[in-house]
Amino acid sequence: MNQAKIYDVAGAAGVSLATVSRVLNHPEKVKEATREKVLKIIKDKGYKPNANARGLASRRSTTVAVVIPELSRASVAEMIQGIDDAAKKFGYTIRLFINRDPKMEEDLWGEVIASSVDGILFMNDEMTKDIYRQIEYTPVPVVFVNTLSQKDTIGSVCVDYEDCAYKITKEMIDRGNKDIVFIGTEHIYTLNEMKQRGYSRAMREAGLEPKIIHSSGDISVNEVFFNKMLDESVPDVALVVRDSIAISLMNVAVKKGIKVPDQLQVIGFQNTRYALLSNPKLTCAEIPVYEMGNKAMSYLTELMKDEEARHHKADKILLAYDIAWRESTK
Amino acid sequence: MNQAKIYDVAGAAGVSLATVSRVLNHPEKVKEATREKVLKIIKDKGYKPNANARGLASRRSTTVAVVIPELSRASVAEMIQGIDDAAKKFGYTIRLFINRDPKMEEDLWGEVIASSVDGILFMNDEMTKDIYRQIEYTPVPVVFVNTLSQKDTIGSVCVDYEDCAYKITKEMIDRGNKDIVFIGTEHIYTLNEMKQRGYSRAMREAGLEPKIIHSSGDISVNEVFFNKMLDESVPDVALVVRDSIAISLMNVAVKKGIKVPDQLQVIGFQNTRYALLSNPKLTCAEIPVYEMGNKAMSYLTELMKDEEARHHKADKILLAYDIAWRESTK
DNA sequence: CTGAAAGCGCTTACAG
DNA sequence: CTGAAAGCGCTTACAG
Repeated sequence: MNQAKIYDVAGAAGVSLATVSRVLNHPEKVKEATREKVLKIIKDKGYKPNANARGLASRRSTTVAVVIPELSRASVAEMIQGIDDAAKKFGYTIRLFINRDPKMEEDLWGEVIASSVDGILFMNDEMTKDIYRQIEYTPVPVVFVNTLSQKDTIGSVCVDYEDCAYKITKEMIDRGNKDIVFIGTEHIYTLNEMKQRGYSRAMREAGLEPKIIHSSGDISVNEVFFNKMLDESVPDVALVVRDSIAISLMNVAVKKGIKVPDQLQVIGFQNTRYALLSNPKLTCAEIPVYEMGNKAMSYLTELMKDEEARHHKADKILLAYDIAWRESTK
Repeated sequence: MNQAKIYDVAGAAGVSLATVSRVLNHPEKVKEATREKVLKIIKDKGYKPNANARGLASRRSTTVAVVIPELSRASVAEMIQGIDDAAKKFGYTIRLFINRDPKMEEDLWGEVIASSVDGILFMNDEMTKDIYRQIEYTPVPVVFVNTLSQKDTIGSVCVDYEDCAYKITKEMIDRGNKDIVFIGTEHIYTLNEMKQRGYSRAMREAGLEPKIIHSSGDISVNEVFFNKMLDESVPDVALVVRDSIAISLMNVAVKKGIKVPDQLQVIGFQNTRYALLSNPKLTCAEIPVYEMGNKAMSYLTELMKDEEARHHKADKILLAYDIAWRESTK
C-alpha cells in the first residue's frame, strides 16, 4: 500500500515516464487521448509526484519561504491567510521560518536558502545592512511584506504609514484639537518611525509642537505608566502605534473617570480584532493586512516566473488604507 | 557565486563526497582530523546541503507539515511558536497548510503527503470519519494538537476541556451561584462540546438545570443578541467558550448599566491577550497553547525517530491548565 | 506527439 | 575510517 511512483503510472498507462511527467507539467504537449488515459490512472492510483524528486530535477520546488519575526501576533495570522490564498492559487506551498533571535538571522537565512525554496517573503521591522547584504546574495527573489525596502533592488508591499499618520493627525487638528500626543514604543521599529514622522510633520505644519511618548510593550508596565501620565495631564488626542497599547491607555483612562472620547480621544493603528472588542470601540487606521500578504505573494509569483523581471523590477507597492472611525473619537 | 555543491566541498577538502555526507549525517563515523578539515571548508564555502536532494536520497525531509484550520487566530500563532521552537531544537522545518475548505480536505491531505514531510501535526476541530480513514493510510506519523483523538491509534496533545469546564462550573456553584449559563457557538466544535459536557455535568450534580445558549461568531450579531438576552434576564454567571464572545457580552452588559462582576460574572476559555485588554479584565481558563504546540512537536519527533514507536504508541497527552481569576468574577 | 537517457545533489549499503 | 557506485523519483533537452 505504498505511495505510487511515476513508474507505476507509466506502466499501467502503457506509456513512458516522460509522458506521465509531461501530462503533469506540460499537458499541452501531450495528445488528448493519451493525456486522458494517464490522468485517469493518476487519479485511480492516487498518484502524487514526490515533491523532493520534482524539486531536485526541475530546480523548482514550488515552495516559498515566509520569514516572520517572533513578536508577530494576530495581524500576522491574517497576513499569512492572504499569502496562503495567493500561494494556493499559483500552486505554491508555504514553508514557515520564525525569526526568533536577531543574532541568529544569518543562520536562519542560511537555512532558508538551503531549503531550496523558489522565493522568499520577508517580514522584518528591523532591517540592518547585514540583512540587505544577505539578500543581495540570495539566488531566489525576495519580496518584503509590511516592511518597506530601502534598496531599489528589492521589491516590497507595504502601507504608507507616514502618510497615514500624517492624515490622521491633520484630520484631528482640523477638528480643532491641539494637544495631540504620539505614543510609540521604547524599541524603535522602522514602521513606527514612519508613523512618527507623519505625525510630527502634520503637527509642525500646524505650528504645533510634536509630543512623543515611549511606552513599554508590557501591559502592566504600561498601566502604571499611563496612570502617572494621565495624572499629569490629559491630552485631547492620543495617537498610538499599537492597538493593544491604545486600548490599555483607554482602559486606564476610563477607570480614572476620564471620559473617552469626550475628554480624551484615542486612535490605534492596526485595526486588529481588539479594536472591536474594546469599550468604547477603538478608532484606528485600517491596515489591509490580508491584502498585503496576498499582493506580496502574487508579486513574488511574477518574479519567480520570470527570471528577467527579477532583475528589472523592484516595485514598491503601497496599498491603500482606510480609517475606521469608531467610538473612541468624536 | 552559485551555491556550493557537495562535490565542491569534497574537492576542496580532498576527500570523497561520501565523507562529506558522513560528516554531516554521521559525524561519529569520521576521523576527527578529517571531520575538522571538512567542517572548515563547509563553513568557508557556506555550503548548505540541498534539501530536496537530501530528502530524495534519504527519504527523510526533516520537514513536518502543520495543518491548521482557517479560522484560527491569535492563539494559533502562539501554538506555532511552540511548534517551531521544538522543531528548531530537533532540526525540523515547518511547512504550513491552511485547511480552508472542509470539502477540500481530501485534496489538502493529498498535497500534504505529496510534499513528503516526515510527520504531520494536525489541528482540526471537526473530525469526520473520512479524515480518520485518510490518516490511517498516511505513511508518516500524525499527531493531533489541541484536538482530541477518538482513535487509539492516533496520538494527541490536548487539554481536558471537559474537566476544565466542570471544575470552573463547580467552583462557581460552590461560591453560591445558581443561575449559570453556558454560551457556546451555533456551529458545533468538538472542543466546545467537551466544555459543554463538563458544564452540564457539574450543573446536574448540583441539581441545577443546564442552560445552554448558542451565539454567533459575528461580533455585531452577538451584540444585538446579547442585548435581548440580558433584557430578559441577567444570569449570575456566564461561561463562554471563546474570549472574544465573552468580552463582547461583557461590553454589552456594561453599556446597559449591568455591573460586572457584581450583577453578572463572565468567564472565558482561552486566555488570549484580549482577556487582559478588556475592562474589567476577563477571568478565564488558562490554556497552555504554546506548550501544546511544543509538546506535540516533541512527541512527533519521537514517533518519527522510531518506526516502532509509531505503531505501539498513541498517547493522549492532556496538559495541565490553570484558571486566571481576574476582575470579571468576584 | 512520444521515448530513451542523462542528470538533479545527495545518502547509504558495500567493500576494502 | 574511507571511497566507488548505485539509487532516490522525478524533469527535460534531444532525437525521432
